[in-house]
Amino acid sequence: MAHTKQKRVGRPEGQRNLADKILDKAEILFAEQGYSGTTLRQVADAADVTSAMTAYYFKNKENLFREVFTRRGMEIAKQRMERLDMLQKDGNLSLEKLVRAFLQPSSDLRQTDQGRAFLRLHGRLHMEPEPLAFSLRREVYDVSTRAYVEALVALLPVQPEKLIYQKMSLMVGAYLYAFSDTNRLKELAMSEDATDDLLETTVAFSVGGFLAT
Amino acid sequence: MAHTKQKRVGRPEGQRNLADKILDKAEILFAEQGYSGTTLRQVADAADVTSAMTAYYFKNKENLFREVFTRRGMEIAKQRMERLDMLQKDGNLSLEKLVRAFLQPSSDLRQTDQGRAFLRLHGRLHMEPEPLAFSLRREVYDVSTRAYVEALVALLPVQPEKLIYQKMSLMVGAYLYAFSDTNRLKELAMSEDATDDLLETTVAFSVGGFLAT
DNA sequence: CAATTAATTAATCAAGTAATTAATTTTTTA
DNA sequence: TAAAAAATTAATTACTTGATTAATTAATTG
Repeated sequence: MAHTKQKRVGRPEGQRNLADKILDKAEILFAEQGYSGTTLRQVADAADVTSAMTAYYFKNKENLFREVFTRRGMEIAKQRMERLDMLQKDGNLSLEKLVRAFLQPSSDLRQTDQGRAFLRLHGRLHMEPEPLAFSLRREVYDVSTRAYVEALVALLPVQPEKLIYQKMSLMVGAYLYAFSDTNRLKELAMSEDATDDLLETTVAFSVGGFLAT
Repeated sequence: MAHTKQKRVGRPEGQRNLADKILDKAEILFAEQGYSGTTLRQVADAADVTSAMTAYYFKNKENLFREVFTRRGMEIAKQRMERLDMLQKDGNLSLEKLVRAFLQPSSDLRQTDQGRAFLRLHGRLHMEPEPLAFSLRREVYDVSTRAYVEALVALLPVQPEKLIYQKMSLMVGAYLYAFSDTNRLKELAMSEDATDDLLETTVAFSVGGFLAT
């Protein structure tokens, strides 16, 4: 971690990719400690730069958080839309396929440390300062979530839209909690290798939930 | 809020109940802003005392948080156990009754502002500093959660215990998210009066989830 | 009623914290 | 190649933060 590479004042030779490095480290720290609990100094130290660099690239702390979240969040939203579009083109839409399409992009992130950090960050987002978390989630997820709700309503015409929304909310809460690594049920009872079927369990649980009346 | 009541140095006449007042205000502030995002000064100001009072009654910030959480958390855990015991005595155990018994105490809290604050606080607990959140949840909820898992395993003998644990985790995530007031799906689509059947929806969703294979 | 204990405010401290600025060096542009 | 722009560190600023202490007043105890 302490690279102890000769540090000189001024623009260094060659080129680096400090912005991404700062984003990566910030993602991990925000995930572990939350927004308020993380200091720009910690981020700078982790990225092995001075704290002025965070300001140079990201202006201020709030903006850094936004960019950390949108970077990966936008990607998830995009993948969700692509999967939904494909399902709808193919015409063989089913509840299970729909639920799986929604959850798969998030589940995929569990394969890397950096991805798991984002999941934790996302799972914890609704505890961040209200205006920040609020506008971020709206900005990043609103369109795709609405699209899925519409598809669900079409697939389950017996249930009123309001109910579908509630269940959608329950599904989101369920997967965020379960994918976030920090829930204690997991470390209490799940062995390491058993985490692979978590997506399957979550899909089954959600499908069962949507079908229930 | 600004009571502007004559403040004098020294012990005041009569008696007050500042400890509870501090706990109440801290509960709301921790719920809104999280642990790191809340300062002891904010708590003291909200409770209309000096910040030294928080130290006098609660020693330090971490301990204040612990007492805020355990105060209500222990009550929920107790009620869950009582409801489970009653169901088991009566002998007419069903999956739906079990799920409802688990969720009812939390759902009841949604009737008051103070209770909703706790739900938010609890929903956000798994983002608080790891050692703190960890030991707190263990201390408060472990016993009752294990009891419910055992009951569920007995009721659904086809499903391995590991699976039941995963589903329990999904249910907890779902209800915490949905009961926490801050998820955006709700404010997007749910009218005020519609929130009353949230418990029913959550019970149905969870039961469907547990039954699904 | 005198001494002790409980409850409170005001003042303060040391350690962070986010953000800014000036100086410095390399790279790009004209 | 000279001037402008980009990328960086070191130093600093103004402000918070959690915690502690001393002084003060009321209540309790012996």
